[in-house]
Amino acid sequence: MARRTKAEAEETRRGLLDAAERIFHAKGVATTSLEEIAAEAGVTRGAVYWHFANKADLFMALFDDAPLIHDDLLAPLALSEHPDPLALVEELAIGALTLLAGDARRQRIYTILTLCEYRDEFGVVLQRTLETMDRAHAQFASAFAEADRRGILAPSWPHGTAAAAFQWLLHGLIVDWLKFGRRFDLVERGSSVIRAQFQAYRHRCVPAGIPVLAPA
Amino acid sequence: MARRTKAEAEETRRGLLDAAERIFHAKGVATTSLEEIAAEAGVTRGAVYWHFANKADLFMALFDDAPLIHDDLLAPLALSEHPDPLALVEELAIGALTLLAGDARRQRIYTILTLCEYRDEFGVVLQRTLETMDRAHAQFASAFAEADRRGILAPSWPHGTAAAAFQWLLHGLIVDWLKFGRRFDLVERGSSVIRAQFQAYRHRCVPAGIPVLAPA
DNA sequence: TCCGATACATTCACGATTGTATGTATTTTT
DNA sequence: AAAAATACATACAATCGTGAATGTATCGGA
Repeated sequence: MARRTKAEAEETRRGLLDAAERIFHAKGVATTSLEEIAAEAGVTRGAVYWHFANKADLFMALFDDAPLIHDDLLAPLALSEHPDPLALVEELAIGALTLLAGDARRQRIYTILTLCEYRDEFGVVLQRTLETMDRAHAQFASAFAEADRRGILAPSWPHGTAAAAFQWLLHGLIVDWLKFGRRFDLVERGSSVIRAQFQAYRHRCVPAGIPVLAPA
Repeated sequence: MARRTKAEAEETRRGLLDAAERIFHAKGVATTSLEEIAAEAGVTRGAVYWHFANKADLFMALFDDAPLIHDDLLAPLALSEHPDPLALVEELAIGALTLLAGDARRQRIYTILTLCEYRDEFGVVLQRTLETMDRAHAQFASAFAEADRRGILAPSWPHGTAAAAFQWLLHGLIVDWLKFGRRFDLVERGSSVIRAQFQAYRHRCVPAGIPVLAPA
């Protein structure tokens, strides 16, 4: 083989990233060799070492332009000025689940991200994940704080606590779904739990059988 | 070296398991060689291959008698006949967090279990994890169902939904804590979120500012 | 059109691990 | 007390993956 066009070179680079994504997801990052990735992409290891320094570099390049779940959630949240922040976050969360459920690439990326062993050079990705999570938490906490100011959030939920509960719930749900082979309907089960959770966040909850406003 | 007593042999076996636990936790399962484990235990690879068939066998033996979080939670739940199942689960969850926070071995085991790549021969552990999670869910769901029958659970929480939310919340919390280097106080933050969550599960929640029983 | 840079393929040298085979000093058994 | 099994250590062969070095056909620019 010989030199290709810049466009063709970019194709093989993309092909390598796609191949890595599929194989990393199928059999784990640690056990995959660059030879396998090259073969899956229809090239040799020479191409891999041309485009990437090594496996860690290829691994990190995977996430440079990959769609992350928290970004799906946070981008609309940041700019929006909704009258009911709780309803907004609720809808955004369900939207993110729907998006994830229908996008195999997002599923693979997020599975690799949450299920691989972050050590040594790979630790950079862990660091970036942590920063994303922290940004997400700040955003959520601010939304819940705004809901609190507007009297929508139940008094039993400090906004930081509510945000943490929401984030852990969402993450636990997604990890469960991805890790154990998507054995339940993500959108259906996820939605029902999220709906119930946000109903619990609101403070217009009424004890059953007892009239709120007894006749004077 | 030569043959040791049965008791001494059992000691070296334990030593190998302990060494593997520490090194797996420190630098990941995939990147650790049997040589490193043997060295950490003060023996050679010969001892490793005498006691275990290979790395996968050693890996699985790690979890055969290891303390799992769900077992900490479930064992007391199964036999107990508490008048308030919600309070019981709440206390057990906080107790499990406290136990985990004070037990480095549990932390290592659970970190390895949740952060390693389950592939090939290691998949058996994933399968067993899944079964444990399912058993846990059944137990929780039954406790929430009992709470529902006794009128303790809020009507907005179907017991299956409540159980799922609790489990995902708890798992998300623990994974966050372990994965990102225990950067917050597990018991303190975890307790406050769990307390708030269980307060939301109960249906004796009252809208603020409105008297429940207005004077007739 | 010619030349240097590019985009790979091919080859090679090396270390790291693995599994096994063998050696051997004890321990246990008989 | 001799024999057999045990609990390792040591030595060895074979594989696998990496990284770098080298080859080379083509592309883009002067």
